[in-house]
Amino acid sequence: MEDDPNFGTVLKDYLTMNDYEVTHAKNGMEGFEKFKKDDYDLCILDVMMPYKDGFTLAKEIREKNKDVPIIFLTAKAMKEDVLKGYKVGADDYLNKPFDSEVLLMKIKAIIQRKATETISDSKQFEFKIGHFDLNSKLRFLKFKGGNPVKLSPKENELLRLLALHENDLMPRALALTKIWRDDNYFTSRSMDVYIAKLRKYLKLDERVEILNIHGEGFRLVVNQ
Amino acid sequence: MEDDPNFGTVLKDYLTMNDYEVTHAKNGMEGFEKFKKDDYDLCILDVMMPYKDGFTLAKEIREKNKDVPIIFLTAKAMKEDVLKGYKVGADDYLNKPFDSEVLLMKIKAIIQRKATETISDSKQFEFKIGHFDLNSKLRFLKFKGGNPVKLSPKENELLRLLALHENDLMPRALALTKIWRDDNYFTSRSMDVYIAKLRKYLKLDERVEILNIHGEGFRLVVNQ
DNA sequence: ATTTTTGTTAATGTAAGGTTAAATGGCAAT
DNA sequence: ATTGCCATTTAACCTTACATTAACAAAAAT
Repeated sequence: MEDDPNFGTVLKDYLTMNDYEVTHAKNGMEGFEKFKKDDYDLCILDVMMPYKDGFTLAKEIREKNKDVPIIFLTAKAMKEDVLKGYKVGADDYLNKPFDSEVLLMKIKAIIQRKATETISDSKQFEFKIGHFDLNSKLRFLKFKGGNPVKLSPKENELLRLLALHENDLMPRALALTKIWRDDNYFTSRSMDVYIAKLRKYLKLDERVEILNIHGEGFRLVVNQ
Repeated sequence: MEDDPNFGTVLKDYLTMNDYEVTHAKNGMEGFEKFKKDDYDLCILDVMMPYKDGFTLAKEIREKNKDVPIIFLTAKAMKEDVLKGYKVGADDYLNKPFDSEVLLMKIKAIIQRKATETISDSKQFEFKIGHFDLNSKLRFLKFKGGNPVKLSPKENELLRLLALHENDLMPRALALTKIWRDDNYFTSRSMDVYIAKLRKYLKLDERVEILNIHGEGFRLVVNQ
């Protein structure tokens, strides 16, 4: 997507040669249509485009997807343009003419970062809770690097759910449906029993507590 | 939706001129049918309507949707009507004849409030009241960053409603219908008990008080 | 003056949550 | 098959939380 009608084609060929799958749009309008239709790992926009300038397009893309990396391409090395670009959610900036090697490197870095972010779902399974480390995949809870306590499946899932909502409300019904797959009087009592067990484990760090919000659910809070 | 067959058309044109998208119903029946079919940001009802009066319509609308703002329009400035309006869940009241500028302002304010509410969830649940912080989602009240006091569901909802009307009148009937979903002698007494409880909590900040407006409701004021 | 509304405290009944122990039931080792 | 172990559920009992109602005092309206 750019002004010089040849440059885009050249860039596309160059990237394709380097094993990227590229979709080329001739202008901002077309770019947005294509963006809506498919999933892309990266967008490269030219600031100067017919029909719809790069900033506007970037803004629209950001509205649809707040994560996709955006690189701006421009002939102008003007500072206010760079700022404006970052403001609408650009990830990087490149001046035309530019070293094709540099572009390749940047693309690689961005896609790499994206990949590692999504791979390390570790975020979903490893939590710091005050001085505790919870490893939810291996089901253990460690205090200050001391020796880990094994957690039962239910203990583990419940603590994980609480940690996912740290400092916020974890509604009773959410835990019951997610962990017990049924919400009735007995599962509810069972859950209370597990809350008691977790509180016992967590006593080692007096900053950490599980608070009850009557009729609503529980709240894992870490003070200070 | 109104009695004077011309007035509705005039109002519709006026609002349309001011860039609002308006659907006009000739009576209460038609109004309810249209309400069920589409989503509206705001309802303006005339108390006097053929076939189905404004109060009945408001009640039906409230059953379907407890959030949509309702403004009553009436020639009568009678107090019992105003009260009845709040009882069935109105958000505001306007006497005919009225200043069209005032109506526009109110509409703008209501829609604005709605918009910001849906954008930032936190705004719906977090209030500053003098030196207090009310977190209405987690049901606690904190004084000057001290340790939070837990609020019961009723305490919480009542204080939240007062905060939403800060410095303004919160009509008795509004609280009773929104929180107690019933307006009778006993719920009214119950509410008074909760007002007393809230006053006790709020004593910590002498600038904050809940005033009674005899026969009307309460007013949460923050002095200075 | 008297009726209505509001302020406040205490009493009551019910529901929800905290905690411990016993019962259940699956599973693996014997 | 029997045993013992473990995670989980159920039971039991107790405490806390919550909302309502009653009762009486004070304030405001009529």
